[in-house]
Amino acid sequence: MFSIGRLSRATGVKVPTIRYYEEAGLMPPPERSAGGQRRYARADLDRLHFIAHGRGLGLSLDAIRHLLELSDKGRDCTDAHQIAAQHLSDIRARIARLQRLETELERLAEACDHAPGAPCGLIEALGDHGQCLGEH
Amino acid sequence: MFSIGRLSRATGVKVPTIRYYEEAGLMPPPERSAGGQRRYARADLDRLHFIAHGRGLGLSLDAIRHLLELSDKGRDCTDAHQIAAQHLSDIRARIARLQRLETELERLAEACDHAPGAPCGLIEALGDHGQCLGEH
DNA sequence: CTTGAACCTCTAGTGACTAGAGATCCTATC
DNA sequence: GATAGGATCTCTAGTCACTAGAGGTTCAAG
Repeated sequence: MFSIGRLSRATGVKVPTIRYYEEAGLMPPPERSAGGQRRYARADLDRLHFIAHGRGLGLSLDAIRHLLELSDKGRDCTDAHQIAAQHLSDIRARIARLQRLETELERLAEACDHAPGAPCGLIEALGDHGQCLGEH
Repeated sequence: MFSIGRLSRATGVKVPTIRYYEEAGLMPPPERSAGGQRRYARADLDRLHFIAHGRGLGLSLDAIRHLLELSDKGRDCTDAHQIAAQHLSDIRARIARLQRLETELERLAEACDHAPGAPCGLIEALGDHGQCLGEH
């Protein structure tokens, strides 16, 4: 039986965040001490590790909730793989978009020659999307 | 003089978003018609283009606000370049992180052999961060 | 038994919008 | 001039995943 603080230290998840996960239905309401404080069991630790790991991978709480359900009632893991595949393609799309932005920003920054008194090429370019090569 | 709807169509920024930008201090309060509707001038169109472009590049409203101030009172563009440089390094860090997540997720998905009845390797791996190679 | 760290609940704030209710305005047509 | 209906107005509340703070209670060590 851990207190919420011990659980927090064991998982690296902050105390208010654990309470938030409970309210959000990801963590089950734990037992309470005589005075009303939360008391967690081993299974809660594992569950919170699972959540923390998923969050670390960038999964939404919704996706994690879904995965937890699948985990709870075992069996078919097609859905789990679909969630992972969906997330993977999200990640790839985000990488591609960020790389386009990177290129564009580099170009904008170079458009300015820093001449004293002259208008800033970077700011000018921001005002005129027509100068851009790609979309964003 | 455009209505908010025309401004919206001209820039691709949705009507409620324009009002939000006004409230957030990015767009100045425009003139009003006799009946109290917003009426925009050419300068507003340019300003909104600037904002939309910055947002498209992933800049925060705060960064854009700052750039607008610099643009308003011209002169030195060191600050503008610093904002851009900061954003660029943010973008690069995010790309690097997403690439680590991509690798890790691919690995997790492959850890499962989909054997019917067997526990899902993907879900197991999510429960045990110790199996991971990198950090996330 | 006392101290003080840890815990409790509740509310509100973050960023950048989005959605909806209910009322008013503007413009084109008759 | 009347009317229809699309556009606009303000205001509130919701999104996501937390974070911060107030004000009060409980627990564990000494």
